[in-house]
Amino acid sequence: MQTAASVSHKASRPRADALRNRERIVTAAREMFVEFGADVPFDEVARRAGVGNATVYRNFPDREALVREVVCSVMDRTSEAAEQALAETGDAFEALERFAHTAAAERISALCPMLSSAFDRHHPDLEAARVRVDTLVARIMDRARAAGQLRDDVGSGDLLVGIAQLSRPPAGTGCLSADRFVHRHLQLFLDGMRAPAPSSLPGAAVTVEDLRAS
Amino acid sequence: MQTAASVSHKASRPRADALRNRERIVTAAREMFVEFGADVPFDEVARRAGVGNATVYRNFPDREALVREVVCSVMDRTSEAAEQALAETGDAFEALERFAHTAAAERISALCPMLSSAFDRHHPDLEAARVRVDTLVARIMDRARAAGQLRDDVGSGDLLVGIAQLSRPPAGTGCLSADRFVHRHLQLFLDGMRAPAPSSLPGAAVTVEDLRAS
DNA sequence: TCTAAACGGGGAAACCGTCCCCGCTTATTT
DNA sequence: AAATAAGCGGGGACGGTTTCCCCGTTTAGA
Repeated sequence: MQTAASVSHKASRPRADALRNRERIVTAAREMFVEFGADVPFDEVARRAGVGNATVYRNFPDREALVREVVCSVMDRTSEAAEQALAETGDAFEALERFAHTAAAERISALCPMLSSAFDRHHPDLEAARVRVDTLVARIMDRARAAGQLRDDVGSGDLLVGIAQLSRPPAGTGCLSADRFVHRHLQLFLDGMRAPAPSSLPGAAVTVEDLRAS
Repeated sequence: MQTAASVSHKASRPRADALRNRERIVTAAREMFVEFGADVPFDEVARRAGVGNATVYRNFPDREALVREVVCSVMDRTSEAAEQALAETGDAFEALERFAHTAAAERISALCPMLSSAFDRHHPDLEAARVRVDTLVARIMDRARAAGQLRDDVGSGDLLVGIAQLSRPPAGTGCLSADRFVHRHLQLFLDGMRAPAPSSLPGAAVTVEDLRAS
């Protein structure tokens, strides 16, 4: 980090405040997608982000672009949480639990729109992020399974969908009060994943790949 | 059932097809509330129900009336499922499981709007239905608990919210394909409720009563 | 200090949900 | 089977909301 000239080419670099604003918009959109669904008015997103509405329209040509950026951002955060969990050297199942609770708090449910029909699930950015998440989560689960702590018949998709569904706010407006319940129910779900399995599950283990099938 | 005059007073009885239509509207609305939330256009509900939009407006003066009827209807169905489960004389936990899977299939998540802020949670009809569900579900759970099969730290609210959240379609349009996953994940959740508890849950057991608190 | 990129608020235009009106259908009665 | 009135359904106007552009002003970067 030099005093100046730390960045090579300045021609294509956007202004610093522009980047900051873009980030604030994505954050606001992520929160609002989770609470109100993927069709919140742009003006509302702008208001929560503390910017003018024009700034939103300037950064994102259409709704899909914003949604995609939000989904990618959430997947990246999830991947980071997964990497952190993998770095933990202690109990394998405990690492899995830590990851799950962190992902729930990170509002992973914002990536539900990914399953929506009116959404290009094959965009390169998404594919890359998806593979990354899937791989990391599968690694965490494999480790717990190898330790004999995780049942055999569950896949990364089962875990991620469970987290997403259980961490969604019920439906009404800003019902964040449920956050107190979320971790209870997620913990129950995780306990159900422990080995030995007391029941057999219908269907086969689900991967993230399976989720994007129609 | 006599040939005629089987009903005492004919003055206030609506026509048979009117009743049938009303029922079809409630059914359609239930499905659509689950899929798209409680603010689907009335015209869409009418279309799915196979009736004209005027019929919807004639039967339900405002949206709240329709929502209330749907919620009550779902709670009644849930109560029926609970009574049926209680009648089963076999394994107590198996009865609990049967109830849960039935409730999920009955689209119990349609009663999410009950938690919405813009909804009169203190309407007499709702109170009655709520108490009935809560009592029956608690009875099922108590029985399983008495048999040493259900952990101590879960309440009827935990079960109902878990079912509701896990059985909700992710978000997109008519994503009923997820139904194949629902019962997997619900089963995992149920397995997590088995005794002995492998973990301790944050917070306290939740009743249905707790849910209507802001 | 200078310049151009970025910002923000206001407002027009398009879209969508609500709800009424009226000619037609059909369940029910005698 | 005919009479009768309750119920039905589609079209369309109204009102509210969202989208998106325009342009005067601000501010980062050199």
